[in-house]
Amino acid sequence: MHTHDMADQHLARALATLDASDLRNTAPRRAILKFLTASHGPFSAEEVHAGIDAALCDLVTVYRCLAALEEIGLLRRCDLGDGCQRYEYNSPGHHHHHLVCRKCRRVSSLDLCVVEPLERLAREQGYTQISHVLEIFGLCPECQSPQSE
Amino acid sequence: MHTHDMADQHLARALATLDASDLRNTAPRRAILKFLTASHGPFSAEEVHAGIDAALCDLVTVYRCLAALEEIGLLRRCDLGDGCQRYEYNSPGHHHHHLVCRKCRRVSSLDLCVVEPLERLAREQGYTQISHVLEIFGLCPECQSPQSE
DNA sequence: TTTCGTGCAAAACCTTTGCAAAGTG
DNA sequence: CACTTTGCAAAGGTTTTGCACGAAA
Repeated sequence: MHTHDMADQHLARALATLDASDLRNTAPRRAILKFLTASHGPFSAEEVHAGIDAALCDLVTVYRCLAALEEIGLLRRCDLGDGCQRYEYNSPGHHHHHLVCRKCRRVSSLDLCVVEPLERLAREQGYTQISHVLEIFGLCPECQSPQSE
Repeated sequence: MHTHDMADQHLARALATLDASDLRNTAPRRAILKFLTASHGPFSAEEVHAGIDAALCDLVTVYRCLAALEEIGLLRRCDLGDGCQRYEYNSPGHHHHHLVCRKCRRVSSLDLCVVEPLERLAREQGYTQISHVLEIFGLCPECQSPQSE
């Protein structure tokens, strides 16, 4: 199975979800979904804007689209502690989290999700549209060596 | 056991940790720790500033202190998705998480922490100073009723 | 006395908002 | 055609930075 086949599958599913939602199928939204299903890692609005070809739409539109797509569950919001919101494609069944270095901000992935019990609690309390933000922070091995100061 | 006894214990432990750290023991830091060990829930810099008597120090100092105290593990940073950083006292052994309504932003607590396996993974990869941010978001029962629009 | 912390003012930065025009179903 | 979305400009709000002064060890 080729990587871009996976991306195509994700994109198809994302577009179907978009069409099934109350949101309209617009060029900026399609471009954002294409970019985020094809790329790895959480991106800021600015990075998404650059990634889809900045001429396609205004940065403000990216902000609005990201928020809208997050609300219908297609995107996941991340907090990497660097002062901006980041989003990534919310791939169903492939849930992972980020390990972020406190110093160099390098991000690696942890392929293990442990949040289901908490989300179940939330459901039991009557909450809907449940999502979560979970990031792990630490000082990475490289940044612990003295010369990296 | 009285509530304020617990708070006193927490404060004593916090001040001891502060003294054992590279940070200096200053009036703003003491006041912030006193406030956060005595109060519940995550607070923004502005709220902390108001809580410690705004005349004691500048808001900028609160920002700097909160960041410094988080780095030595005394505080925990939270992301409630409302556009500002929040902090709460990082009580050892009493680890909980927040359930935040997407709409009214009301916060309730979930007394269950499931992150240990993830933090262990990070330790195994050589990371130190490990912490995490975990918040659950959802639409609360009140906000689901039509008249709450 | 040397190093760290703070105050003040200003800047930087990300994000949101208002409104008219354009696009979608 | 009704309603949503976008562009542009501007504002809003939080957080950071520079530098001189003051405080801690």
